[in-house]
Amino acid sequence: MNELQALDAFASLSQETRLRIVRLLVMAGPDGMPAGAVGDAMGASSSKISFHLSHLERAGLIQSRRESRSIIYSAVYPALSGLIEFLMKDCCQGRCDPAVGTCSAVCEA
Amino acid sequence: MNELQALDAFASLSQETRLRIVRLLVMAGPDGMPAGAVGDAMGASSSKISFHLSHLERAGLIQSRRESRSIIYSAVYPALSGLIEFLMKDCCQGRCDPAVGTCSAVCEA
DNA sequence: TCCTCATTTCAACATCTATTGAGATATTGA
DNA sequence: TCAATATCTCAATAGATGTTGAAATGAGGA
Repeated sequence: MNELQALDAFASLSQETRLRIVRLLVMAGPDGMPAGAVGDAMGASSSKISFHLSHLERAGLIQSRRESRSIIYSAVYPALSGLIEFLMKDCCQGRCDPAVGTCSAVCEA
Repeated sequence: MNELQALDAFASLSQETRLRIVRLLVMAGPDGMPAGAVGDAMGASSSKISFHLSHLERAGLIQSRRESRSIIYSAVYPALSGLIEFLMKDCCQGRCDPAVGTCSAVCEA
């Protein structure tokens, strides 16, 4: 995960429909669900859903596979968890020692 | 952390200067650093930095305190780590059992 | 009080982003 | 091959966002 990837990922997650799509796919699990079902769940037009699914896939947060007529989308879990890892990298310049309580909650997590 | 807070937070992190500011403050540790020092590190004008610092503070990702003439900004670590928690909530509809390997890496983390 | 330093506010402008509806593409079964 | 289903692409429009420079605020020291 580099800065550009992180920026793309955060931009993707900063849009209401896309954030909901990601949460839906996270809940759906590794099997994912077809684009149409995502659209139904969101109550959005096909072009709108397609736009946002493409956006999320370009950012690497979700992936797709074709299964007969449908295209199945699913969450890319490591990409999601990698975001916080990127944010927290080099936390406190390494001076952080959880045992001594020199740093905040996140360093301890 | 609700949906609106998450959207604000992700929008804040989707901008290059702001993402760098957050990473800088994460590295700086709980003591934080003055707005001017952040500006110097970014090589950006004071109004630009002030705009982005306000944006981040509104989103709850950083906090500020006055210390004599300077305003010291620091990262709000729980807000950052809370983001992924929000994303991963209800992962796999609870069907996920890490012990049996029915889910992906993130559920196991 | 006056001056300086540190930071914020404001308005104008340019740029980026999301939505819409129509049409194109790809897959399957009759 | 034809028709139906599922999804994607495209161009136009409207709205949101970032940058700039100048001016305003607020705190501390002479």
